[in-house]
Amino acid sequence: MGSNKEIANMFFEMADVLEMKGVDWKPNAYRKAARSLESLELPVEQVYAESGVKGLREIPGVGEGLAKKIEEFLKTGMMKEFDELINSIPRGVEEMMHVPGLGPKKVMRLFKELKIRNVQDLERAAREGRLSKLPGFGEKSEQDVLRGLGLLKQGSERKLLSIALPLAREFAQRLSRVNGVIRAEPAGSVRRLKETIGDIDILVISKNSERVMDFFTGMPEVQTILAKGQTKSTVILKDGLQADVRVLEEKSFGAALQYFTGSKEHNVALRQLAIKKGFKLSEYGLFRKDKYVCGRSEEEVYSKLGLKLVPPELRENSGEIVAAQKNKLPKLLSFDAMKGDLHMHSNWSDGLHSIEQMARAAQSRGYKYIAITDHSKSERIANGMDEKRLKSYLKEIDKVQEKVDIQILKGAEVDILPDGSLDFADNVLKELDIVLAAVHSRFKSSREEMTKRILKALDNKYVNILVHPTGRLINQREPYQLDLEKVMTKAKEQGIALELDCYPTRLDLKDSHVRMAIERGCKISIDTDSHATDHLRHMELGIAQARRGWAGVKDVINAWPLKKLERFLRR
DNA sequence: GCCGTTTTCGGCCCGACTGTTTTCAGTCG
Repeated sequence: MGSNKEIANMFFEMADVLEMKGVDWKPNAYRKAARSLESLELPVEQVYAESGVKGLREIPGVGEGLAKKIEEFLKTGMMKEFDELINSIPRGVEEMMHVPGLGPKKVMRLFKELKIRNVQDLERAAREGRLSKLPGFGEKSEQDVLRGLGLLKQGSERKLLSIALPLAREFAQRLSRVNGVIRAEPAGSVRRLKETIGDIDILVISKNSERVMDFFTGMPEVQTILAKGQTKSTVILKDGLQADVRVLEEKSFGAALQYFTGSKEHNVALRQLAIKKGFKLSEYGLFRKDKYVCGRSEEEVYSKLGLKLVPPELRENSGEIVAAQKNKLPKLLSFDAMKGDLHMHSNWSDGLHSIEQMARAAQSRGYKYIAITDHSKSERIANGMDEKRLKSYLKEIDKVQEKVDIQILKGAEVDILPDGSLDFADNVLKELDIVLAAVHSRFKSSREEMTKRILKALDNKYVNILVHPTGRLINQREPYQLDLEKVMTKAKEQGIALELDCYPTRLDLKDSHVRMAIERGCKISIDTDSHATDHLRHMELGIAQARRGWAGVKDVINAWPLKKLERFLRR
């Protein structure tokens, strides 16, 4: 299991070591293949089993050499060259590469000239002032290393979009009020609305760049100022997130927005296209023979390259460039498209608010319908309902329905038990308007067991939505092992939707899964899984994720009018 | 090591910032 990730990590490590040895280009090739493997949907074992080395070589960035290494690993569980490389340099030295500010060259010099073999040695040497004696190093580099070690300890984990997005918006807004500032916009992965964010990038047009460079000085959210130049300043925020602010000229703002929005892969492909058409594309604009062509807006840049403007969420070099060339970009779900929310809890199970409070909160968001979906009996810690309490709950929903001006669907989030049966019998399920099925136990089952369990649950004729289908928690829990392809095929057959759960740590399905589902004709339900009225706002995160998965209104059942949704629920 | 409607060989994004420097190497994104 997890060979994709495992092999990717090996290639990443090999790249680090090769780089330390001063080898050119190979590290890039290894990393490209590693990233490619990470984002591969199918297990590499399956690719190899079905199409052999030829199949492996179809993975972008994998050629003859790396395909052989993958094959060797799949066959023997070893990779000779990996072992040789890893053993050629102490493990700790390689880890020093992860200290911010240290790269392959410095690490090798520290190792060779000061015999520093790991981060512990490094910290001691820096404290004892031995680094500054090395030619080319000085007082400042020594302090840099200590600071980098601190940052490393703090954890360089990517932060949730739900944390980074409000911060980025807040900074952009505050910057736009700074004297002389004409425009301030977040770029980077925040603008692409990626599920996790490495750092916040904000681009600014200003008459006075000095004031902008001073923006972070003395700000309570800021922990350290890492750099402050003429046009770029970088800080580390208290929660460990890095933020960059860049000042640009108006005539290159669009090109810069394009450039700094990324993704890296999208940009590389775009630049190659530019070169092919006789241009040069940089963050300063589109140039022909060093003569400025355009760059004020993204539209101009894309248009001159023969492309429709690609929505930031799609910029991952996964087919969007060709689609933009052919004017075949998908019509994405808009942020105001949702007609309802089909997954939320009340104080009948583990929610904070009453059914009426949830309904009114949803109504004030402009929804036409919601489903109240409290937990079934097996969820004891979540105060799941048994059949008897379920009856009172359904009566309570009827009562609330009289008082509010929004359609409430009577639902439940019903456990899929380890054997694939449901936590309520069919004669109980049949009383519900909508049935959500969920796995909440035995996450560590084998791929075969989990797939079988879920497929069986999807055979139940009352199930409408499979919720949080992979069970992952971002930065906390791996998805359970599952043959999603089979699950999607079954869901499509049975007229069951897969959920995109908007809860910030879930965002499950993830973007690539959404795309995989809709390509197979499977419907999606974007729900907040709210446990309090305030959680309803997480819908934005789910819509973002769905857009990243190329979804439109036709794919999303709760973007449909009630009548159409009801037809779908009747199966 | 990968890749090719300009190439099967020769490219592979490139500019900002920092520190220790007197013109640049290393790192980062």
